[in-house]
Amino acid sequence: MLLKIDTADRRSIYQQVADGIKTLIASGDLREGESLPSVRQLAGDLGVNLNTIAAAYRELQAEGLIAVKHGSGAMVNRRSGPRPSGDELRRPLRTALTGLVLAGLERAQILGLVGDELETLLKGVK
Amino acid sequence: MLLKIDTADRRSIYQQVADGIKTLIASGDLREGESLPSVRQLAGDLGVNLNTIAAAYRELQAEGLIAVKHGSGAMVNRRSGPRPSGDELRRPLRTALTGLVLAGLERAQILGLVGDELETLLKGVK
Amino acid sequence: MLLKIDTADRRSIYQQVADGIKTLIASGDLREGESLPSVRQLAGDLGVNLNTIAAAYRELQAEGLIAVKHGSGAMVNRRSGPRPSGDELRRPLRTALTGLVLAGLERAQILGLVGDELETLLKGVK
Amino acid sequence: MLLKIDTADRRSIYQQVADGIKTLIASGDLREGESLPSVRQLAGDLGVNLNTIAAAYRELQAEGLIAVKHGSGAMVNRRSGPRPSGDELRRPLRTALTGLVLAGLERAQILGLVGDELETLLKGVK
DNA sequence: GTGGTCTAGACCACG
DNA sequence: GTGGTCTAGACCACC
Repeated sequence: MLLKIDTADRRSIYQQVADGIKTLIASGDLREGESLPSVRQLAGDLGVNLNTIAAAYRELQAEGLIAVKHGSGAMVNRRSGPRPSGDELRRPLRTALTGLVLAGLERAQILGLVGDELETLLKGVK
Repeated sequence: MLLKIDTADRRSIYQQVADGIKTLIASGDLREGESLPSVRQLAGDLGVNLNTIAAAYRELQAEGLIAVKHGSGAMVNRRSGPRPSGDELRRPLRTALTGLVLAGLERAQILGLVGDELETLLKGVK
Repeated sequence: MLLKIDTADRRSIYQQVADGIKTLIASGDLREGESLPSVRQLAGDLGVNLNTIAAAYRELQAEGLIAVKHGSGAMVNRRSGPRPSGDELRRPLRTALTGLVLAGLERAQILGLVGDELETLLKGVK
Repeated sequence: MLLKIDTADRRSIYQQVADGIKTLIASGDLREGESLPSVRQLAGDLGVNLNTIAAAYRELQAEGLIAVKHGSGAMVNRRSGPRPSGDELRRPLRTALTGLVLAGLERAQILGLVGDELETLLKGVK
């Protein structure tokens, strides 16, 4: 698992973990049916408490991205779950773009950054 | 001020206010030197606690986007302030794009959305 | 709050609390817009840990039955949220009825019990 | 055995098996004296672990619904066993009905559902 | 005041 | 082995 905790990140630890795994799923680094590390192992690897990882897995499960089975671990489960609304999708994008504009980036630079990140995410897609 | 509090929004109220003002500044709806409403007035308009607005202004000030003067209110102050690092800029973008990919949007749809939001933000720029 | 923890109940504590509150909402004992006790107070009243109550509130929030606002408490929010599927509704009913049949109750007794519980739940409805 | 494991079912696997067998007994599909499949065979049929089926049989035995004899399998044994208390019978019913009410079903619809399920269970009874 | 997160560590339930 | 629950207590974020 290529995850790292960044203490400078304002997000909570469990949220960083959940977001990181979402990105791995979106990019295809974690494929449907693939197993996630056990709560205990990931907690050990990242140096955080077991409950913190459990909270991250719980969020992913609630969003339908993974299936957690008592006694047998968690598996990627790309599928339905409640679909976020249009607003919920647009809001983070607007916030991210606002940050880029305020940082002084030009339109072209922003589009470059977006393309860059998007390629990374979609690299697994032909 | 064209701000609204959305109780369905998962962000905290102060964060909604701060983000909303950032977007207004980025889009040019609030120009450099322009005055912001007083904490009291904005709190009254939005029906929220004084401290909540004060917290939003504090964040904007810490980011160098507004200048708060005792007794004379706050003014937009685009420029200066600590520049966010590359990571801090990329992170929200990556998270937003991850959400769009997981929602099942195609590359073209995502680029469309980005262009859309970006035009709105940069509408004031020639 | 008319909740009690039953140590003989096989459900987890947080589940008993969540289910209990659901019943109070269904029966109208807790009305839309009404405030729930604070996590700390309910934890104290029931003699359990704060985190246990927080877990119950988190479940209710995920089901859209309450709105939890950081800093200002939780409110009943009868509304949408993801609707359970037909199976998810029928299963508990089938399990409950199976238990009644195996306990030796006759059809009439079972229907009496059902009517009884249903009246209690719908007592607030004209 | 007409049992199926549903991975979407939030109950544990052993509980699905135990509940399923209880329903078969209540409905008369499994009659007193009839033999249950061996732990090995049922585990193989359902594609689950031996221990999982063993746990289900253990629960049924504890409730006096089956008699397990060393080496000769398990037999349905309707009757005897500790009678569940009134609370233990009412609780699942109340929880099930609460779910139906919160799902927005009307009294008549609920009674229809109950009647429906009850007929299925009691179909073998004259 | 409110809820949210995190830790440490225990014990239970499931497969 | 796996995940789930619970406790005790700390500290932070929000209103």
